[in-house]
Amino acid sequence: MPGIECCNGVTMAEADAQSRARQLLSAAAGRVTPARLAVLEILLDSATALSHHEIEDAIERRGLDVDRVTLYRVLEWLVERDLAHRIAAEDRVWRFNAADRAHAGEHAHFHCTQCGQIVCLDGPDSAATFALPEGYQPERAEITIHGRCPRCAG
Amino acid sequence: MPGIECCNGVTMAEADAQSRARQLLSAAAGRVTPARLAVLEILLDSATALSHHEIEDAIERRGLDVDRVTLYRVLEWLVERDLAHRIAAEDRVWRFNAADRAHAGEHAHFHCTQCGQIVCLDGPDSAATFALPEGYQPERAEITIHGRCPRCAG
DNA sequence: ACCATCAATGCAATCGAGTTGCATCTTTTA
DNA sequence: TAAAAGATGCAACTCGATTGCATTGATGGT
Repeated sequence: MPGIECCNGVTMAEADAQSRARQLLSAAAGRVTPARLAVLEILLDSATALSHHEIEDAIERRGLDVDRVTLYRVLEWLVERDLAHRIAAEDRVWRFNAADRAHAGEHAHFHCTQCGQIVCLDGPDSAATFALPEGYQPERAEITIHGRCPRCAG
Repeated sequence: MPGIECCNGVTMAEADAQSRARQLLSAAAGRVTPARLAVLEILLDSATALSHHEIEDAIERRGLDVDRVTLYRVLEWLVERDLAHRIAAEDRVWRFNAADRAHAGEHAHFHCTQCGQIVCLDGPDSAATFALPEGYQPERAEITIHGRCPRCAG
């Protein structure tokens, strides 16, 4: 998608995950470290939400070595600055994706019951109306569709 | 929430739950044990989904002593037999309620962001249509509304 | 370009939810 | 009422995640 402008006045065409990650990091008023760069790049590159282990593996594959704890802290830091998005799945494992995939505000997730993959979906076409009992004040809805992903369904 | 007091310091609601629990258990082709009775009664009595710890506390309050592991196994057993319903919350702690509160099939949950309580809601009035990408095969939707419960909102 | 500062990292220890193996005890049924 | 199937308690363990603390390294000021 050449020429389309993205967040900081740079076009997608000239911004691969690497430079984009660096850019996002320096814009976030934090230090640009190898661990943060690697993690953010990996998240930007992935179409699916990644678990801690999956990110760890991806880091290793890049020949880097980042401590388990550092990874937790990097992810925490990215989430705090809205550069990443954290999803709680039923297996009680956090999963993360780059914030740009987590379409701002309301959006749903798809969870493949076979391979376990989780992807962000565009928001619901229309807000479903829920029968909220008297006095309950809704703030946000969290929606997960469980089913089979294209690869597992095929 | 405590009801009108009955014979031996037990409230009407509790007495109800007691006989109901015993009934459900014997109908479920399993042994009727003190632990199972207590847990099912507690779930039947509660308007909100209870965590393992909350159930443990409730058991203690009844003067019973049930092992941590036994409680896990009782809950697992109840869920297998559809006598209880298990909910995964964002704090990565399972919560349980009696199955009769978990209206069969599709239904949503309300999570109070202040006190942490989780309650079952009636299902969405109509299935919202989601923009599922090509090839994704939905099976069931899981919906949680986050907000404030009547007590915390007031 | 250098250096001092303070945030970021690595390491070890710890937490907490949940699970497993096994010996013992209890409900059931015959 | 006794045997058998099943439930329980205990101890040890798994695993994701967190904390404390000493060390390292990115960055802004000179």
